[in-house]
Amino acid sequence: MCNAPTKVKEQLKKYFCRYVDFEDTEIDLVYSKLSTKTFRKKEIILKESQICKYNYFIIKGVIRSFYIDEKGNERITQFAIDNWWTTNMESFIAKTPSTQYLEAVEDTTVLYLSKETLDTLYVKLPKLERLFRMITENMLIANLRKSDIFLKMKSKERYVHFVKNLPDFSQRIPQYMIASYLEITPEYLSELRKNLH
Amino acid sequence: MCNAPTKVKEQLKKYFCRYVDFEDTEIDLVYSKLSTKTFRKKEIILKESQICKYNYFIIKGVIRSFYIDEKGNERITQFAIDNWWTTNMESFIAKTPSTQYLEAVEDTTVLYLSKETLDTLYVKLPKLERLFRMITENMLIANLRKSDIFLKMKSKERYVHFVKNLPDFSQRIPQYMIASYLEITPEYLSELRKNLH
DNA sequence: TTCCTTTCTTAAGATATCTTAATTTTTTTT
DNA sequence: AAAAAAAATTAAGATATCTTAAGAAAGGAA
Repeated sequence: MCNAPTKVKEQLKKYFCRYVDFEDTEIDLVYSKLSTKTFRKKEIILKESQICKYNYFIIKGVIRSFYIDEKGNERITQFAIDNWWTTNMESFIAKTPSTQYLEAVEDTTVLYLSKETLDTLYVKLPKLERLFRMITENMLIANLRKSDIFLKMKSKERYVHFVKNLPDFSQRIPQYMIASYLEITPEYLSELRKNLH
Repeated sequence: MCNAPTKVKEQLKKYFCRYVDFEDTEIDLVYSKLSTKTFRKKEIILKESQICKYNYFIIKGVIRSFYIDEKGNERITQFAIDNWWTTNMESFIAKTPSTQYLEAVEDTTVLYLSKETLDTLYVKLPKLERLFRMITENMLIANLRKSDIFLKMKSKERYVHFVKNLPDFSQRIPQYMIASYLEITPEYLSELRKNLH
Protein backbone atom coordinates (compact mmCIF):
# COMPACT_ATOMS: atom_id res chain seq x y z
CA MET A 1 0.00 0.00 0.00
CA CYS A 2 1.19 3.43 -0.91
CA ASN A 3 0.84 5.28 2.42
CA ALA A 4 1.87 2.50 4.73
CA PRO A 5 3.05 3.92 8.11
CA THR A 6 6.73 3.18 7.50
CA LYS A 7 6.76 5.04 4.24
CA VAL A 8 4.94 8.00 5.75
CA LYS A 9 7.38 8.03 8.65
CA GLU A 10 10.25 8.03 6.17
CA GLN A 11 8.70 11.01 4.36
CA LEU A 12 8.39 12.87 7.65
CA LYS A 13 11.98 12.09 8.65
CA LYS A 14 13.31 13.23 5.32
CA TYR A 15 11.39 16.49 5.67
CA PHE A 16 12.54 17.07 9.28
CA CYS A 17 16.17 16.34 8.40
CA ARG A 18 16.15 19.11 5.79
CA TYR A 19 16.37 21.42 8.81
CA VAL A 20 17.80 19.53 11.80
CA ASP A 21 19.28 16.04 12.24
CA PHE A 22 16.84 13.66 13.90
CA GLU A 23 17.42 10.09 15.08
CA ASP A 24 14.93 7.37 14.18
CA THR A 25 13.88 7.13 17.83
CA GLU A 26 13.10 10.85 17.89
CA ILE A 27 11.02 10.57 14.74
CA ASP A 28 9.25 7.62 16.36
CA LEU A 29 8.38 9.75 19.35
CA VAL A 30 6.96 12.55 17.21
CA TYR A 31 5.18 10.13 14.90
CA SER A 32 3.51 8.41 17.86
CA LYS A 33 1.80 11.71 18.69
CA LEU A 34 0.56 12.37 15.17
CA SER A 35 -2.81 11.25 13.84
CA THR A 36 -3.58 10.48 10.20
CA LYS A 37 -6.60 11.36 8.14
CA THR A 38 -7.64 11.44 4.51
CA PHE A 39 -9.99 14.13 3.22
CA ARG A 40 -12.00 13.72 0.02
CA LYS A 41 -11.79 16.34 -2.72
CA LYS A 42 -13.86 19.42 -1.73
CA GLU A 43 -14.16 18.24 1.87
CA ILE A 44 -14.12 21.10 4.37
CA ILE A 45 -11.37 20.67 6.99
CA LEU A 46 -12.05 23.84 8.97
CA LYS A 47 -15.01 26.19 8.89
CA GLU A 48 -15.00 29.91 9.46
CA SER A 49 -15.70 30.82 13.15
CA GLN A 50 -14.34 27.47 14.39
CA ILE A 51 -11.13 27.32 16.35
CA CYS A 52 -8.43 25.62 14.33
CA LYS A 53 -7.26 22.90 16.70
CA TYR A 54 -4.65 21.28 14.49
CA ASN A 55 -1.55 21.86 12.46
CA TYR A 56 -1.65 19.66 9.35
CA PHE A 57 1.34 18.14 7.57
CA ILE A 58 0.36 17.12 4.05
CA ILE A 59 1.57 13.67 3.01
CA LYS A 60 -0.12 13.91 -0.37
CA GLY A 61 -2.69 16.34 -1.75
CA VAL A 62 -3.63 20.02 -1.89
CA ILE A 63 -5.32 22.16 0.75
CA ARG A 64 -6.53 25.71 0.19
CA SER A 65 -7.30 28.48 2.70
CA PHE A 66 -10.00 30.97 1.79
CA TYR A 67 -12.53 33.36 3.22
CA ILE A 68 -15.85 34.52 1.85
CA ASP A 69 -16.07 38.24 1.15
CA GLU A 70 -19.03 40.58 1.63
CA LYS A 71 -20.27 39.81 -1.89
CA GLY A 72 -20.21 36.08 -1.24
CA ASN A 73 -17.11 35.37 -3.33
CA GLU A 74 -14.41 32.98 -2.17
CA ARG A 75 -11.01 34.64 -1.82
CA ILE A 76 -8.13 32.19 -1.64
CA THR A 77 -5.20 33.24 0.54
CA GLN A 78 -3.02 30.12 0.51
CA PHE A 79 -2.35 26.78 -1.15
CA ALA A 80 -0.40 23.95 0.49
CA ILE A 81 0.75 20.68 -1.09
CA ASP A 82 2.82 17.59 -0.19
CA ASN A 83 5.43 18.27 2.51
CA TRP A 84 3.94 21.56 3.65
CA TRP A 85 2.42 22.36 7.01
CA THR A 86 -0.89 24.17 6.89
CA THR A 87 -3.29 25.53 9.50
CA ASN A 88 -4.96 28.79 10.27
CA MET A 89 -1.96 30.20 12.11
CA GLU A 90 -3.70 32.90 14.12
CA SER A 91 -6.51 30.60 15.20
CA PHE A 92 -4.12 27.73 16.00
CA ILE A 93 -1.70 29.83 18.05
CA ALA A 94 -4.11 32.17 19.82
CA LYS A 95 -7.11 29.81 19.95
CA THR A 96 -9.34 32.46 18.42
CA PRO A 97 -12.13 31.69 15.93
CA SER A 98 -10.80 31.37 12.39
CA THR A 99 -11.97 33.87 9.79
CA GLN A 100 -11.08 31.41 7.05
CA TYR A 101 -11.92 27.97 5.74
CA LEU A 102 -9.56 25.07 5.03
CA GLU A 103 -10.63 22.75 2.22
CA ALA A 104 -9.12 19.80 0.32
CA VAL A 105 -8.69 20.70 -3.35
CA GLU A 106 -8.04 17.06 -4.20
CA ASP A 107 -8.10 13.84 -2.11
CA THR A 108 -5.58 14.67 0.60
CA THR A 109 -3.83 12.62 3.29
CA VAL A 110 -2.45 14.48 6.31
CA LEU A 111 -0.70 13.96 9.60
CA TYR A 112 -1.94 16.35 12.26
CA LEU A 113 -1.44 17.33 15.89
CA SER A 114 -2.87 19.80 18.40
CA LYS A 115 -1.13 22.79 19.98
CA GLU A 116 -1.09 20.97 23.34
CA THR A 117 0.59 17.94 21.84
CA LEU A 118 3.10 20.12 20.07
CA ASP A 119 3.90 22.08 23.24
CA THR A 120 4.44 18.82 25.12
CA LEU A 121 6.78 17.59 22.41
CA TYR A 122 8.77 20.85 22.52
CA VAL A 123 9.61 20.11 26.15
CA LYS A 124 10.55 16.48 25.54
CA LEU A 125 12.49 17.23 22.40
CA PRO A 126 14.10 20.70 22.27
CA LYS A 127 15.29 19.90 18.75
CA LEU A 128 11.69 20.10 17.66
CA GLU A 129 11.48 23.63 18.97
CA ARG A 130 14.46 24.48 16.78
CA LEU A 131 12.79 22.78 13.82
CA PHE A 132 9.61 24.79 14.23
CA ARG A 133 11.53 27.99 14.86
CA MET A 134 13.16 27.44 11.47
CA ILE A 135 9.97 26.36 9.73
CA THR A 136 8.21 29.44 11.06
CA GLU A 137 11.05 31.65 9.84
CA ASN A 138 10.66 30.14 6.41
CA MET A 139 6.91 30.63 6.45
CA LEU A 140 7.48 34.26 7.35
CA ILE A 141 9.96 34.69 4.53
CA ALA A 142 7.56 33.00 2.09
CA ASN A 143 4.88 35.42 3.21
CA LEU A 144 7.09 38.46 2.82
CA ARG A 145 7.94 37.29 -0.69
CA LYS A 146 4.29 36.91 -1.53
CA SER A 147 3.59 40.46 -0.35
CA ASP A 148 6.55 41.59 -2.41
CA ILE A 149 5.10 40.04 -5.54
CA PHE A 150 1.78 41.80 -5.04
CA LEU A 151 3.62 45.03 -4.37
CA LYS A 152 5.80 44.87 -7.45
CA MET A 153 3.81 43.05 -10.10
CA LYS A 154 0.65 43.75 -12.08
CA SER A 155 -1.89 40.97 -12.62
CA LYS A 156 -0.32 39.59 -15.76
CA GLU A 157 3.17 39.37 -14.28
CA ARG A 158 1.79 37.73 -11.14
CA TYR A 159 0.16 35.06 -13.25
CA VAL A 160 3.27 34.42 -15.36
CA HIS A 161 5.38 34.29 -12.22
CA PHE A 162 3.02 31.85 -10.55
CA VAL A 163 2.91 29.46 -13.49
CA LYS A 164 6.66 29.62 -13.97
CA ASN A 165 7.72 29.33 -10.33
CA LEU A 166 5.06 27.02 -8.97
CA PRO A 167 4.41 24.44 -11.69
CA ASP A 168 3.52 21.86 -9.01
CA PHE A 169 0.67 24.09 -8.01
CA SER A 170 -0.47 25.46 -11.34
CA GLN A 171 -0.87 22.00 -12.84
CA ARG A 172 -3.05 20.68 -10.01
CA ILE A 173 -5.23 23.69 -9.32
CA PRO A 174 -8.09 24.95 -11.53
CA GLN A 175 -7.59 28.29 -13.21
CA TYR A 176 -10.37 30.10 -11.37
CA MET A 177 -8.72 29.20 -8.06
CA ILE A 178 -5.38 30.49 -9.28
CA ALA A 179 -7.15 33.68 -10.32
CA SER A 180 -8.64 34.01 -6.85
CA TYR A 181 -5.25 33.45 -5.19
CA LEU A 182 -3.67 36.06 -7.45
CA GLU A 183 -6.50 38.50 -6.73
CA ILE A 184 -7.68 38.64 -10.31
CA THR A 185 -11.24 38.01 -11.51
CA PRO A 186 -11.46 34.82 -13.60
CA GLU A 187 -12.79 36.91 -16.50
CA TYR A 188 -9.83 39.24 -16.44
CA LEU A 189 -7.35 36.38 -16.12
CA SER A 190 -8.94 34.81 -19.16
CA GLU A 191 -8.44 38.10 -21.01
CA LEU A 192 -4.79 38.26 -19.92
CA ARG A 193 -4.10 34.70 -21.03
CA LYS A 194 -5.50 35.44 -24.48
CA ASN A 195 -2.77 37.92 -25.33
CA LEU A 196 0.00 36.02 -23.57
CA HIS A 197 1.44 34.24 -26.60
CA MET B 1 20.83 59.46 31.87
CA CYS B 2 17.82 58.08 30.11
CA ASN B 3 19.26 55.01 28.37
CA ALA B 4 21.64 53.88 31.06
CA PRO B 5 22.51 50.16 30.66
CA THR B 6 20.48 49.04 33.66
CA LYS B 7 17.35 50.69 32.39
CA VAL B 8 17.83 49.25 28.91
CA LYS B 9 18.40 45.81 30.40
CA GLU B 10 15.19 46.20 32.38
CA GLN B 11 13.31 47.10 29.20
CA LEU B 12 14.71 44.02 27.48
CA LYS B 13 13.83 41.75 30.39
CA LYS B 14 10.28 43.08 30.54
CA TYR B 15 9.90 42.43 26.82
CA PHE B 16 11.38 38.89 27.02
CA CYS B 17 9.19 37.99 29.98
CA ARG B 18 6.06 38.79 28.00
CA TYR B 19 6.76 35.44 26.29
CA VAL B 20 8.94 33.25 28.55
CA ASP B 21 10.20 33.63 32.13
CA PHE B 22 13.85 34.65 32.24
CA GLU B 23 16.15 34.97 35.27
CA ASP B 24 18.30 38.06 35.69
CA THR B 25 21.41 35.97 35.02
CA GLU B 26 19.97 34.77 31.73
CA ILE B 27 19.16 38.32 30.68
CA ASP B 28 22.71 39.27 31.68
CA LEU B 29 24.07 36.57 29.38
CA VAL B 30 21.98 37.74 26.42
CA TYR B 31 22.67 41.38 27.15
CA SER B 32 26.42 40.76 27.23
CA LYS B 33 26.22 39.63 23.58
CA LEU B 34 24.23 42.63 22.41
CA SER B 35 25.74 45.83 21.06
CA THR B 36 24.15 49.26 21.28
CA LYS B 37 24.00 51.99 18.69
CA THR B 38 22.12 55.21 18.08
CA PHE B 39 21.17 56.27 14.55
CA ARG B 40 20.36 59.88 13.66
CA LYS B 41 17.11 60.75 11.92
CA LYS B 42 17.33 59.78 8.20
CA GLU B 43 20.48 57.73 8.77
CA ILE B 44 20.64 54.63 6.57
CA ILE B 45 21.08 51.44 8.60
CA LEU B 46 21.14 48.97 5.71
CA LYS B 47 21.51 49.57 1.99
CA GLU B 48 19.96 47.57 -0.81
CA SER B 49 22.32 44.80 -2.08
CA GLN B 50 24.12 44.58 1.27
CA ILE B 51 23.73 41.51 3.44
CA CYS B 52 21.78 42.35 6.58
CA LYS B 53 24.10 41.10 9.30
CA TYR B 54 22.05 42.10 12.32
CA ASN B 55 18.72 41.79 13.99
CA TYR B 56 17.84 45.08 15.70
CA PHE B 57 15.80 45.52 18.88
CA ILE B 58 14.52 49.07 19.10
CA ILE B 59 14.93 50.67 22.53
CA LYS B 60 13.51 53.99 21.37
CA GLY B 61 12.75 55.31 17.90
CA VAL B 62 11.28 54.39 14.52
CA ILE B 63 12.87 52.39 11.69
CA ARG B 64 11.35 51.94 8.24
CA SER B 65 12.03 49.30 5.60
CA PHE B 66 11.61 50.32 1.98
CA TYR B 67 12.73 49.55 -1.55
CA ILE B 68 13.06 51.79 -4.56
CA ASP B 69 10.81 50.87 -7.47
CA GLU B 70 11.58 51.03 -11.19
CA LYS B 71 10.31 54.62 -11.33
CA GLY B 72 12.62 55.66 -8.50
CA ASN B 73 9.89 55.94 -5.86
CA GLU B 74 10.39 54.70 -2.32
CA ARG B 75 7.91 52.00 -1.33
CA ILE B 76 7.71 51.42 2.41
CA THR B 77 7.01 47.86 3.48
CA GLN B 78 7.38 48.05 7.25
CA PHE B 79 7.62 50.35 10.25
CA ALA B 80 9.07 49.30 13.60
CA ILE B 81 9.07 51.24 16.88
CA ASP B 82 10.13 50.80 20.52
CA ASN B 83 10.15 47.14 21.65
CA TRP B 84 10.03 45.68 18.15
CA TRP B 85 12.66 43.61 16.43
CA THR B 86 13.48 44.65 12.90
CA THR B 87 15.83 43.36 10.20
CA ASN B 88 15.59 42.26 6.62
CA MET B 89 14.43 38.78 7.49
CA GLU B 90 15.33 37.04 4.24
CA SER B 91 18.77 38.64 4.07
CA PHE B 92 19.46 38.02 7.77
CA ILE B 93 18.41 34.35 7.73
CA ALA B 94 19.70 33.28 4.32
CA LYS B 95 22.64 35.71 4.09
CA THR B 96 21.48 36.89 0.69
CA PRO B 97 21.74 40.52 -0.47
CA SER B 98 18.86 42.63 0.77
CA THR B 99 16.50 44.12 -1.78
CA GLN B 100 15.46 46.75 0.74
CA TYR B 101 16.82 49.60 2.82
CA LEU B 102 16.54 50.14 6.57
CA GLU B 103 16.46 53.77 7.71
CA ALA B 104 15.87 55.63 10.97
CA VAL B 105 12.76 57.81 10.71
CA GLU B 106 13.71 59.63 13.92
CA ASP B 107 16.76 59.40 16.21
CA THR B 108 16.75 55.75 17.15
CA THR B 109 18.61 53.68 19.75
CA VAL B 110 18.90 49.94 19.16
CA LEU B 111 20.40 46.78 20.59
CA TYR B 112 21.62 44.43 17.88
CA LEU B 113 23.24 41.06 17.34
CA SER B 114 24.41 38.88 14.46
CA LYS B 115 22.98 35.55 13.31
CA GLU B 116 26.12 33.78 14.56
CA THR B 117 25.77 35.30 18.01
CA LEU B 118 22.09 34.42 18.09
CA ASP B 119 22.77 30.81 17.05
CA THR B 120 25.40 30.50 19.77
CA LEU B 121 22.95 31.83 22.32
CA TYR B 122 20.27 29.36 21.21
CA VAL B 123 22.61 26.52 22.18
CA LYS B 124 23.55 28.01 25.54
CA LEU B 125 20.03 29.04 26.37
CA PRO B 126 17.28 26.87 24.85
CA LYS B 127 14.71 29.21 26.35
CA LEU B 128 15.86 31.80 23.87
CA GLU B 129 15.01 29.45 21.03
CA ARG B 130 11.51 29.21 22.45
CA LEU B 131 11.34 32.98 22.74
CA PHE B 132 12.30 33.48 19.11
CA ARG B 133 10.03 30.67 17.96
CA MET B 134 7.18 32.59 19.57
CA ILE B 135 8.32 36.00 18.35
CA THR B 136 8.58 34.62 14.82
CA GLU B 137 5.08 33.14 15.09
CA ASN B 138 3.80 36.55 16.09
CA MET B 139 5.63 38.25 13.25
CA LEU B 140 4.06 35.77 10.86
CA ILE B 141 0.61 36.44 12.30
CA ALA B 142 1.17 40.20 12.05
CA ASN B 143 2.14 39.73 8.44
CA LEU B 144 -0.88 37.62 7.62
CA ARG B 145 -3.07 40.29 9.19
CA LYS B 146 -1.43 42.96 7.09
CA SER B 147 -2.09 40.96 3.93
CA ASP B 148 -5.66 40.51 5.08
CA ILE B 149 -6.13 44.24 5.40
CA PHE B 150 -4.89 44.84 1.87
CA LEU B 151 -7.11 42.04 0.63
CA LYS B 152 -10.27 43.27 2.30
CA MET B 153 -9.98 47.05 2.41
CA LYS B 154 -9.90 49.83 -0.18
CA SER B 155 -7.44 52.72 0.25
CA LYS B 156 -9.70 54.86 2.39
CA GLU B 157 -10.52 52.08 4.84
CA ARG B 158 -6.86 51.12 5.07
CA TYR B 159 -5.99 54.68 6.05
CA VAL B 160 -8.78 54.94 8.63
CA HIS B 161 -7.80 51.55 10.04
CA PHE B 162 -4.14 52.55 10.27
CA VAL B 163 -4.81 55.83 12.07
CA LYS B 164 -7.27 54.21 14.44
CA ASN B 165 -5.31 51.07 15.26
CA LEU B 166 -1.76 52.37 15.21
CA PRO B 167 -1.87 55.84 16.80
CA ASP B 168 1.70 55.35 18.06
CA PHE B 169 2.80 55.12 14.47
CA SER B 170 0.52 57.63 12.80
CA GLN B 171 1.53 60.39 15.16
CA ARG B 172 5.26 59.93 14.63
CA ILE B 173 5.37 59.28 10.90
CA PRO B 174 4.80 61.88 8.14
CA GLN B 175 1.71 61.46 5.99
CA TYR B 176 3.54 60.73 2.75
CA MET B 177 5.30 57.80 4.44
CA ILE B 178 2.01 56.45 5.71
CA ALA B 179 0.66 56.78 2.16
CA SER B 180 3.61 54.81 0.85
CA TYR B 181 3.14 52.08 3.46
CA LEU B 182 -0.56 51.85 2.62
CA GLU B 183 0.22 51.72 -1.10
CA ILE B 184 -1.57 54.94 -1.89
CA THR B 185 -0.09 57.92 -3.74
CA PRO B 186 0.25 60.94 -1.46
CA GLU B 187 -1.99 62.88 -3.86
CA TYR B 188 -4.77 60.34 -3.64
CA LEU B 189 -4.47 60.08 0.14
CA SER B 190 -4.83 63.83 0.30
CA GLU B 191 -8.00 63.53 -1.80
CA LEU B 192 -9.34 60.79 0.47
CA ARG B 193 -8.67 62.80 3.63
CA LYS B 194 -10.58 65.74 2.20
CA ASN B 195 -13.89 63.91 2.17
CA LEU B 196 -13.29 62.02 5.40
CA HIS B 197 -15.24 64.27 7.75
C1' DT C 1 12.26 87.09 10.93
C1' DT C 2 13.27 85.43 6.44
C1' DC C 3 14.66 81.88 3.36
C1' DC C 4 14.77 77.23 1.81
C1' DT C 5 13.32 72.64 2.01
C1' DT C 6 9.97 69.38 2.95
C1' DT C 7 5.30 68.06 3.04
C1' DC C 8 0.55 68.47 1.61
C1' DT C 9 -3.23 69.76 -1.55
C1' DT C 10 -5.88 70.53 -5.91
C1' DA C 11 -7.55 69.22 -10.37
C1' DA C 12 -7.83 67.08 -15.07
C1' DG C 13 -6.96 63.39 -17.92
C1' DA C 14 -5.34 58.39 -18.24
C1' DT C 15 -5.57 53.31 -17.26
C1' DA C 16 -5.68 48.79 -15.07
C1' DT C 17 -9.00 46.05 -13.49
C1' DC C 18 -13.90 44.95 -12.35
C1' DT C 19 -18.92 44.03 -13.31
C1' DT C 20 -22.46 41.95 -15.63
C1' DA C 21 -24.34 38.82 -18.64
C1' DA C 22 -24.25 35.65 -22.17
C1' DT C 23 -21.88 31.76 -24.59
C1' DT C 24 -18.69 27.98 -25.12
C1' DT C 25 -15.88 24.35 -23.44
C1' DT C 26 -14.65 20.87 -20.20
C1' DT C 27 -15.55 17.67 -16.55
C1' DT C 28 -18.50 14.84 -13.77
C1' DT C 29 -22.56 12.17 -12.94
C1' DT C 30 -26.30 9.31 -14.25
C1' DA D 1 -23.46 8.28 -24.28
C1' DA D 2 -26.45 11.74 -22.69
C1' DA D 3 -27.44 15.02 -19.31
C1' DA D 4 -25.99 18.00 -15.83
C1' DA D 5 -22.70 20.68 -13.54
C1' DA D 6 -18.50 23.17 -13.35
C1' DA D 7 -15.07 25.98 -15.52
C1' DA D 8 -13.42 29.14 -19.02
C1' DT D 9 -14.13 32.76 -22.47
C1' DT D 10 -15.92 37.01 -24.71
C1' DA D 11 -17.26 41.74 -24.83
C1' DA D 12 -19.10 46.32 -23.36
C1' DG D 13 -19.56 49.64 -20.05
C1' DA D 14 -18.14 51.24 -15.19
C1' DT D 15 -14.80 52.77 -11.52
C1' DA D 16 -11.00 53.14 -8.21
C1' DT D 17 -6.72 54.76 -8.34
C1' DC D 18 -2.71 56.82 -10.72
C1' DT D 19 -0.10 60.46 -13.31
C1' DT D 20 1.34 64.90 -14.07
C1' DA D 21 1.91 69.48 -12.93
C1' DA D 22 1.35 73.30 -10.24
C1' DG D 23 0.66 75.83 -6.11
C1' DA D 24 -0.01 76.28 -0.90
C1' DA D 25 1.34 75.28 3.72
C1' DA D 26 4.41 73.92 7.26
C1' DG D 27 8.88 73.23 9.40
C1' DG D 28 13.79 73.92 10.07
C1' DA D 29 17.99 76.65 9.44
C1' DA D 30 20.40 80.89 9.19
